[in-house]
Amino acid sequence: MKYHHGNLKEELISSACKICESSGHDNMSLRSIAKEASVSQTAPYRHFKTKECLLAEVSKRGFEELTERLRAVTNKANKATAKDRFLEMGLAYLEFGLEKRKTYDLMHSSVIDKVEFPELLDAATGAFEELVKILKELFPGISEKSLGKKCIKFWAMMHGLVGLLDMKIEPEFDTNAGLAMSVVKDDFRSFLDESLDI
Amino acid sequence: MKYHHGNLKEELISSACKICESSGHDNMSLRSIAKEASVSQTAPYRHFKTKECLLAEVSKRGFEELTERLRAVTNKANKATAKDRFLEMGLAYLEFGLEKRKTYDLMHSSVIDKVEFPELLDAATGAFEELVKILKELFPGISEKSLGKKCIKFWAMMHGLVGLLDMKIEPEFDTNAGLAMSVVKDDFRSFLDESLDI
DNA sequence: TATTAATGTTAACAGCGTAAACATAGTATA
DNA sequence: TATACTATGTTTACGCTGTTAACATTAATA
Repeated sequence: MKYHHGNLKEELISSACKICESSGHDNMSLRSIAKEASVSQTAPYRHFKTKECLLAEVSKRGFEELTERLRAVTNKANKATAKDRFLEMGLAYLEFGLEKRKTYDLMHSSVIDKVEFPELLDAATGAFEELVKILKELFPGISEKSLGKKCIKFWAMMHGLVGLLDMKIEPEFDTNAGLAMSVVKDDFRSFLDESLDI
Repeated sequence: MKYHHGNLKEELISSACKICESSGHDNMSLRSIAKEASVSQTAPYRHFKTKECLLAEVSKRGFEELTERLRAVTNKANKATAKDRFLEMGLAYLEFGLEKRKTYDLMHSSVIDKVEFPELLDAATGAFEELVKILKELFPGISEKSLGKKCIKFWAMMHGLVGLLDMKIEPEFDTNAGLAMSVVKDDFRSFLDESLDI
């Protein structure tokens, strides 16, 4: 049992990621993270100025993973049409959001001040740019302005969907023809497809 | 100075609403709420079982205000076309989200378990139904299924927009023709208008 | 090898949510 | 009206939290 850990910073981050996804960032204490890494309660302070700094790192990892997932879709250029890849990207985003729900929450929560952590905005922008790429391909010759609008719309729709699918807000429809959210869930591909003309 | 307050529950809620909007729900302690209401630190426990219950009430008030704002638009039936009212509703939603940013955060945050507070879902659904109403008007004879999809799309877009406008995620465009977000902000009406065909 | 910097621990602080015990005021019942 | 009861307030206390300060150990440097 050596006194110095050797790779504590990295282990703290991965412990934090683990606890965040299992318990949610609300129920994640610095002490529990330290315990998970088998280290004293104040050891994290040698590597992170505050708890927020550690959380910011967790959030950043989240954005990086999201970017990777989207990039994996973008890079399949020779294997699928642009439209197919676009649909897959939507699916990938939704999957990430629902699969890593609690991390996704942290990524978009207000506990981390985005002004204080500009690297978070960079990481988020990385993911955004994958969408830009594919929409550019899908609408060749599109103006920058139109492209911008399309990006925002899709991104917002995805982001909103993750939240709404989780909240389960359902309008009261007259018939029981099917609840709106389940429609989206069951046939997300055609849902997205129909939205292409935005 | 009388021992019994008389209307403490209501005052606690409004104090909480005030503090929430000024400091954010992250920095809102039960003790600070009690202090704001000039009452002992544990007095809230005579009216709310836990802090979460009080927060749920704040969140509910938020949804109610949002619903009111949207309903105000819906009810202008004789004064504007359905399309105009639709555009106004989008604007009203966005305005609420950005104006009461921190309350909006609480309303969509994970600190309040929506399963434990079904009245929150009811309140949220109330707002949702204003959108349903207006889209039904805008697309007479539309099938329930299509209506459901349209609702989800617009709601998600609005919700996503609030988050993104606040986060200021910006894609890197080739030219400086204008950043996507500012485009949306500056000309939200036409932005929404173009989205009508979703 | 001696000094210093990096990285760990222990102890202590105030603030937090919450529960228990107690105090007071208003209401119902005899 | 006197008495019991209930609702609503306070005080005190507990364990958990983020954070700081003081100290211990190891690694790096001169």
